[in-house]
Amino acid sequence: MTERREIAVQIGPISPAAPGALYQQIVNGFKREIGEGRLAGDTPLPSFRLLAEQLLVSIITVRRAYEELEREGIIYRRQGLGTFVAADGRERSRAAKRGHAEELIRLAIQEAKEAGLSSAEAKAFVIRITKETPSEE
Amino acid sequence: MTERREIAVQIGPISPAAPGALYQQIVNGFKREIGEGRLAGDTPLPSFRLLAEQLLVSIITVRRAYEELEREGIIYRRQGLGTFVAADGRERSRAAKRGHAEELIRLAIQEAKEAGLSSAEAKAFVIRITKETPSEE
DNA sequence: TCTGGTGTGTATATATAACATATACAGTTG
DNA sequence: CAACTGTATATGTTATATATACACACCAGA
Repeated sequence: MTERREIAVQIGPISPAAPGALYQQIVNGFKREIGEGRLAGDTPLPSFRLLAEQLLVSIITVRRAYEELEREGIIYRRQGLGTFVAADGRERSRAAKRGHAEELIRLAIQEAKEAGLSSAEAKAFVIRITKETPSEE
Repeated sequence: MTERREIAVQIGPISPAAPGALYQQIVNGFKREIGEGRLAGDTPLPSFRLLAEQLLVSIITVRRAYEELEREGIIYRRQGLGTFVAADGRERSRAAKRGHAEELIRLAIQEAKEAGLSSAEAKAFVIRITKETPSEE
């Protein structure tokens, strides 16, 4: 009865050369796909073996990534059945991304201060760089 | 003849619990001290043993931190003599901090986009959070 | 002057922990 | 029972941190 449609998840590129652990890159990729709305609630994720094969990574690495995503309530796993996007997965992914973005901003302000700028100058620096940043794609 | 004044470098807190490797925390601490102008050019840094004792860290960890700082041209080492702040150490530290801050801002914008925001919305988000951030200390 | 002590940085071999892996096991469904 | 799914255990690899022994620079005292 369960219509198991094949999903072509675009996670990559996953690379040992890229910053962050492999499993973390996978976690981040799924948060992006789910947060941007391309994977709705209860959508089945690729199986461990399929995704491992696609990403040229071991099953354990995929497992670890899924564990992390489940810990954050973004997906859920059912033995013998598969892994699925949680009902509120999108909201949780977006909240995680927003929270991470805020943390990065705080760090950026801190770094600007440690470059010798005053508090006001540091914030002005962040705002200027933000405005100057080209809008990719 | 060489007046070796004792310098009380405030690097800490260095902790295994804090994010980043111990040597990286030390590197960051010196970049901050030098970038904010508290350590001028040719100022002698603490010896490996003294700093290792103060920070409750091994000599090798201090050595690795100093190696990284030398690689970036912020300090220089002289066997048998000691380690010193480079003449243009402040500029290099500040440049490194500014560059890092810019990278963090780019990442923050990217994260905001992946939370489901448009490019313009993501930038507005970053600017809003920046303005709302309290100016600590 | 020269020599040795005490400071500096340097080098090698060794633990520890996070990360990634291969292989075998267990639950679900038709 | 066959073919999927997720699960668990033992193992290898790498970055990080360590202890110990070595080499160079200065300077006080013979």
